[in-house]
Amino acid sequence: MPINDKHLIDSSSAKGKLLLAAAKLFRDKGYEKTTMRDLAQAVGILSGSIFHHFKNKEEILFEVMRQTILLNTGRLAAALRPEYSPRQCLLALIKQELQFINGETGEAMAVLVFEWRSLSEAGQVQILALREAYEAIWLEVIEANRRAGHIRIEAFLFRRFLTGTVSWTLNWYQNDKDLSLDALAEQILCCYTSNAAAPS
Amino acid sequence: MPINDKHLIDSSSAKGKLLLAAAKLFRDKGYEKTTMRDLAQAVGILSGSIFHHFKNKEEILFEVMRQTILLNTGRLAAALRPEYSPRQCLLALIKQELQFINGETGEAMAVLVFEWRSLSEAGQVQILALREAYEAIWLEVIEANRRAGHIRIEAFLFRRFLTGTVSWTLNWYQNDKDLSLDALAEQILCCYTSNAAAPS
DNA sequence: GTCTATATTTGGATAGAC
DNA sequence: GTCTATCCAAATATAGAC
Repeated sequence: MPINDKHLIDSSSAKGKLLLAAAKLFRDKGYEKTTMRDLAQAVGILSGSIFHHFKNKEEILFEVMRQTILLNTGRLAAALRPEYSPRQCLLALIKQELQFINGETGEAMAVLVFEWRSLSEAGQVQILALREAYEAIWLEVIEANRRAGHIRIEAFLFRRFLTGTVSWTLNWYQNDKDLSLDALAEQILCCYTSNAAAPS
Repeated sequence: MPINDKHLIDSSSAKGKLLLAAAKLFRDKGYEKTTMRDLAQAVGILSGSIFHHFKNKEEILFEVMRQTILLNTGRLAAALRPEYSPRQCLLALIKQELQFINGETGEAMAVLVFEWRSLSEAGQVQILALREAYEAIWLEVIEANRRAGHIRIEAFLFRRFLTGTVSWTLNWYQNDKDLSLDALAEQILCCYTSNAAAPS
C-alpha cells in the first residue's frame, strides 16, 4: 500500500480494481455512458459479477467519491507544517489540490466535479458532510492569510474563486516541461494575492 | 424578439421552444438522463414529433451550444465602449460573463460546461471554432490590462484562472440581496488585480 | 406539424450453477 | 468470486396516418 491509506482503495483486491477502473471510465465517458459491461471488461470479468461487490451502479460512484475525499483530506492536513508562514501554508494547499486534480487521483477528482448530479440526493448529503473537514482546513489557512494582509476579500469568497481556478485546470493543464504543477501553484498565488510572489 | 438576435433562438417557434426547454432539462438532469419523452412533454408534444425538427438527440445538444456561443459573443463585444479604460473593459467583460452564466442563458452555459463530453468529436470541433472569436475578445482586453500594469501574469494563464472562477459560480451563486452579480464582478477584479478596487 | 404504433437496441439487475 | 443465461425496463428512432 504505497499510496492508499487504510480503509481506502486496495488496488490488489477485486473491489479496489473496480473502483480504480470506474474512476477512469466515469471521467473519460461520463457516469451515465459507462455501462456495467464496460466496467466489467476493464477488470477482466463479466458484468453480472460486479453485483457481488456492489449492490448497484450508484454505489460504485459513491465509493469513488467517498474514498477520494477521505484520502485527500488526510493528505491536505499532512501538507501543513508548524514552521510555515500563512503564505507558505496557502501555497502548500494549492500545490496539494493541483496534485489531487492533475495527479494520480485526477480521474476521481474529475468525477467529483462532473458527476455530482448523477449521485442521488442521499449520497450527496453524505459526501458533502465529508467535504466539510476538507474545506475547514482551507478556511483556516485563508483566514490566517487575510489577517496577515495578503488577502483583501472575504475568506469564503476567496475559497470559491480559488476552487474554480484550481478545478478548471482539469480542462486544460497538461504536464509538460513548460509549466510544472508547483510553478502553476506559484502563478496562482501570485495572481490571487497582493504581495510579491513567494520564493521558488 | 427582445432578447434573441437574428438567426438565434426564436422562442415562438416550435424549434425554439424545444431548444429552450432542452437547455433547462440538460442542465437540471444532464444530457444523458434527459429523454426525448421528457423534452417532448416539456413543450406539450409527443416524443416522435421531435424528429421532425431535429434529426437526432445530439443535434439538439449541438444547437443549444452553438446558439448560446453566437449570442453571447455578440453581447460580449457590445459591452466594450471606446471610452473605457482597460480596467473598465475587464470589469465589463467579467460582468457580462457572470450574467451569461447566472442570468437568462445560464441553463445553456451550464450545458456548455458540464455536457461537453456528451457532444461528438465532430461537434466539439465546430463549437471550439466558434469559441475562438469569444476568447479573442477576452485576450485583447487582458493584454491591455497587462500593459497597463494591472496584471502580472501571462494573459492566457490569467484567462484560464478567470474562466475557472467565473464558471464555478454556477455551483454556488444564488442571486440575493447580499451579493449582486455586479458586486461579485468587482470582488473578482479586486482579488485578481494589484490595484485598488474599481469604484462601485 | 403532430400523433399512433412499434421496431430495435441497450443496459441494469437477478438466480443459480460451478 | 465468477460465469451463464436471462429478465425487464427504458429509450432512441422510424413509418405512415391524420
